Amino acid sequence: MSRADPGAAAPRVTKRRAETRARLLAAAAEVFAERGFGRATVEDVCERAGFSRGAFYSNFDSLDGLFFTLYAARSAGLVDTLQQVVGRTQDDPSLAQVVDQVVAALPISRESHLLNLEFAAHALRHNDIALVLAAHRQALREALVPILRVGLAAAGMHVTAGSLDDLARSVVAVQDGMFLQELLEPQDADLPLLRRRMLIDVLDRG
Amino acid sequence: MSRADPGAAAPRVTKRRAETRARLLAAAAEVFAERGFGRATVEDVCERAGFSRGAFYSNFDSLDGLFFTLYAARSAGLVDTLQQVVGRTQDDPSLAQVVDQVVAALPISRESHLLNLEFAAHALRHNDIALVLAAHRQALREALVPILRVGLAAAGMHVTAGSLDDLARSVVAVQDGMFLQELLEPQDADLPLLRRRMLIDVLDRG
DNA sequence: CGTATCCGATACATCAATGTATCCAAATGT
DNA sequence: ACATTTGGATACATTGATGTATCGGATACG
Repeated sequence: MSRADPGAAAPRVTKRRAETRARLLAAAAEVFAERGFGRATVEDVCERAGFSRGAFYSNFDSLDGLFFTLYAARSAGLVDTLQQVVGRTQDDPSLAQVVDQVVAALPISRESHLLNLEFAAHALRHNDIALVLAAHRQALREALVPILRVGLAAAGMHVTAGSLDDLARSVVAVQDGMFLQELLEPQDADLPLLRRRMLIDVLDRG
Repeated sequence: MSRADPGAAAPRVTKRRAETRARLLAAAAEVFAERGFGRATVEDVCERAGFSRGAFYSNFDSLDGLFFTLYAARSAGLVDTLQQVVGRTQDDPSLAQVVDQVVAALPISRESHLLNLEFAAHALRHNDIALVLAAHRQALREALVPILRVGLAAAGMHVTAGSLDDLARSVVAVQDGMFLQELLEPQDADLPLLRRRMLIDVLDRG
């Protein structure tokens, strides 16, 4: 965990390098969402980022590696966001308030959901990546648990530790399932409300 | 709806042709699931089916067209299956029995879910296809409604027509969301049970 | 049978994407 | 300010996939 022997393999990350990495990552998110990971090319990403392929191969070794890095970053950011929510939670919220806070905090955009779909599909056909994705999702559930605990305690409910994880699983499932429907039928304004109702029901039942 | 003027543009579908079409479709399902639609090539499909590319281009005009056809067929088959379930439903089932029957009837395999992911992602970036997918999903919900009606009536519950569609939406959302988790964590044997519990809860609440 | 038609195979030309090897510019430190 | 190192651009060779045009064998039909 320590940075022993600083002269050995210290990557010497310069500022310039970090910025082009960031721009490449941002461009990749857009391109993957637009074209799908499978159809995205190295040049698509470079063009979008305003670099040449040389820059890419200097920073990453494959599109797969880039995708992996990108998703890890997004996933960590999501967990961070959730952990900040639990701090902002007021003392005695209702279930509905907890749900609304969580939903409001999550920056679930069309792009992010597309990336999720792509990465899930990718993971489902590469076992090693499936393990990583499962770990990400577990971290997300663990970030969710304290929030749920607050909400349920306020509602006077007691749940065991085990069922809290199940509850987090249910919440994630509803989010995933309903958000897909919302993306497919963006004209149906009632779907977000249905999602909210389902979330509240799930917690209430838990 | 009629086949007027049989001599005009009758495609003259021969038996041989129909069989190679079928084999190509079956091969495509496997390949799309394994490699992802974006990475699948015409030759992948042909090789798997035991044909050359000539056969493909004689039967379809693009991979997109093939995918479209494939998904339409699968979707129709699913609706059929559901409609047969409602016939087999016993007179006075419990909610749990209805849920189990529906779940047992649906042939949700790893492959089918991968195809669903792929097609959903595809639809999300092609508006015209999104419309078609939305229509398929609506048909599926409409096939689900009579089954739900039976189950809820048996449990002495009354629901309005509007909320029945919402209920079908919820069921589909739970299926989608939970099944993804099951695929990602196949070692967790409790997930199917959680899914079942969620489905029953959703109906019970409805 | 023989003939016409249909269907799939083969060969080919084209295009797109990859990864690497080399070169030039910009940053860093003394 | 100069030398060194680092980062990205350019050019190139290679590979893979596409779609088409043509050919040969099978199948239906008289």
